[in-house]
Amino acid sequence: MNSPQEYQTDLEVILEFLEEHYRQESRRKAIWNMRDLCAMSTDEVVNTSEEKLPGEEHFSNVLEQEKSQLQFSEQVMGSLAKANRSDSYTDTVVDQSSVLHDAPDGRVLNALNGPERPLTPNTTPEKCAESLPSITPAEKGKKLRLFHFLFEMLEDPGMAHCVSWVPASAGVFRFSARHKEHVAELWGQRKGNRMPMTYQKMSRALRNYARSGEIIKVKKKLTYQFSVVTLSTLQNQHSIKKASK
DNA sequence: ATTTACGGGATTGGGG
DNA sequence: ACCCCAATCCCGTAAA
Repeated sequence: MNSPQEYQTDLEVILEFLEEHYRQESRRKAIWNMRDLCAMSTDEVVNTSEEKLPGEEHFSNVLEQEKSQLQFSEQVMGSLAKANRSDSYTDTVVDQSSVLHDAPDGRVLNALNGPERPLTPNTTPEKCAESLPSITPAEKGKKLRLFHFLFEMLEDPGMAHCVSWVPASAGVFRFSARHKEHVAELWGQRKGNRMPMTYQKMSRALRNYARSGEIIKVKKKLTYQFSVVTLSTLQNQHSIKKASK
């Protein structure tokens, strides 16, 4: 399945995606900011006063987020390479040991830092794709799973005020205390549930991922973490999907 | 003391 | 019939 050739092309595809992604991020920022402004006028002040835990990560600063996403992408690249090399990379088998673990002090270890690799500084951004990538849910047949949905949300800058990646921690994401319920609602709608989904129930489903190790809970409030394998798979699907558009 | 998040057992239900 | 995954319910605990 993962012959060296395929692996190579996969990587190339991903590289392309990452470059494209970065470009699109810049482009989307405009839209994003607009939405933020809307939210501020109707809802409440977003991204400024929200959950500013003293000394803790400040939630979604636009620039920082963008930076961290790129950083994060690089890390994923590294882990992807590792995962492929060790051939432990399938979309069903989950290796519990590949889950990133928390350090005793509660900070998340960044196990992906090992293969530090700059993101192809040789490639120049010139062939910019024009369409914004809307991630389509379950691709052909496969049932949409909760973590797919969450990943989708996380990749959507417009949702950054509800869920977002935790800067500088690969695969770690965090719900907004204010808007976590909104994510749940969307999830419920997506599934076509009769009863409205709540964060309480969604997080229960999320906790079930601990068994398989697909997502684990980190000790910080409202934050969870994808396993390396899950993340790689998602990123991979994501990029392939985009590349084929 | 109160509220909010977390954890998880148990059960149900849809879908493969 | 069986399993997987998610939804629900619900109760206890931890933490802020």
